[in-house]
Amino acid sequence: MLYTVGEMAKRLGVAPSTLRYYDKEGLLPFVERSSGGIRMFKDADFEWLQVIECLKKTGMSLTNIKHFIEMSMQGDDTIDERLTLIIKQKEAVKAQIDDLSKTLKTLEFKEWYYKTAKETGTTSVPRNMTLGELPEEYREVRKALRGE
Amino acid sequence: MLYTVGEMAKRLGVAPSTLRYYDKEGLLPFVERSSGGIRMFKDADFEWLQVIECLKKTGMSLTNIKHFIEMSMQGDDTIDERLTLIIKQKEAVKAQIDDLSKTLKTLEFKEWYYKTAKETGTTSVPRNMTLGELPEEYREVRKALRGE
DNA sequence: TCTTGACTTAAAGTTGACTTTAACTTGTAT
DNA sequence: ATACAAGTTAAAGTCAACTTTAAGTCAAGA
Repeated sequence: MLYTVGEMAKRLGVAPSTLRYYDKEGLLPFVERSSGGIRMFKDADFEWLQVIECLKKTGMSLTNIKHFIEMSMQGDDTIDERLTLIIKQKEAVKAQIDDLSKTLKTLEFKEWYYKTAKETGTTSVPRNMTLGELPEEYREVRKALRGE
Repeated sequence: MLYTVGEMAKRLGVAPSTLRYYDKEGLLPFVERSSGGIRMFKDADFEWLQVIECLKKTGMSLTNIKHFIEMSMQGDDTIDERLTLIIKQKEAVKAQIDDLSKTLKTLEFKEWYYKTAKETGTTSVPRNMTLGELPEEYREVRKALRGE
């Protein structure tokens, strides 16, 4: 099965211009062309594009993704480097999840804060509560917010 | 306790120019000035800046953060809107965590893939395995990557 | 053959969030 | 009184990752 840039873009849910841009930047060295110069994406290319998508979601730059693709094109000599890179990105994603979990805790505190404000009619009620009056789960969050 | 822009920036771990930029964009209407025009940050302002940081981490744009700050300056009439916004951001962060968890699963598959390639000396071994030969936990991930 | 929609490239434009620069002012320490 | 680090502004510059534009080419259907 072969796809034009528009068809592959639709399958991936991205704009055709994005795929052309990636190609121009050297991220798609595996894509072949028709005799007339039109890009012909194979099914295997879809998998490459999914890997690119995955690495993008880890926060990796296109430049570094390009390096990974280049390594992959090199063949089996680069397996070790690729493994190392994947493990590094895995750790990076774990760190991002931890970070977002902290952000989530802060938002849960703020939700409680505004729910309490709503019930009492004013933010001064939750704002002026002592630490002891706060639900225990929000104490550390408030201390951090206030720099204590 | 009062802080200059440089002192507050250091406390937050950001560049002074960032705080000046936020101020210029209207995100810091609460910051007061000395008679000579120098910004004097209060301890309460540190808390505002932490809230701005938190909202930034949720992926909210500075424009929308500005709206939230403006609502907060409005006073108790906007409690309900602020609560709604916080809940929306909470859901957004949960979705981001779910997304990253999927990305993590894909990276774990890739880690297994390259470890297997390393052991056998070639990526063709993990690549050509049938679904049944794969560890069960990676089957769905590989199907998704290949678009099956 | 002709039309038409989708393809091609190079180059310029966009966006958001800063950072840097230049020219000038403030405030503290000697 | 003077020096000097750190403050001020407006305006321009930077960066990554696209998107848009313009001018032209390809390929499938009537």
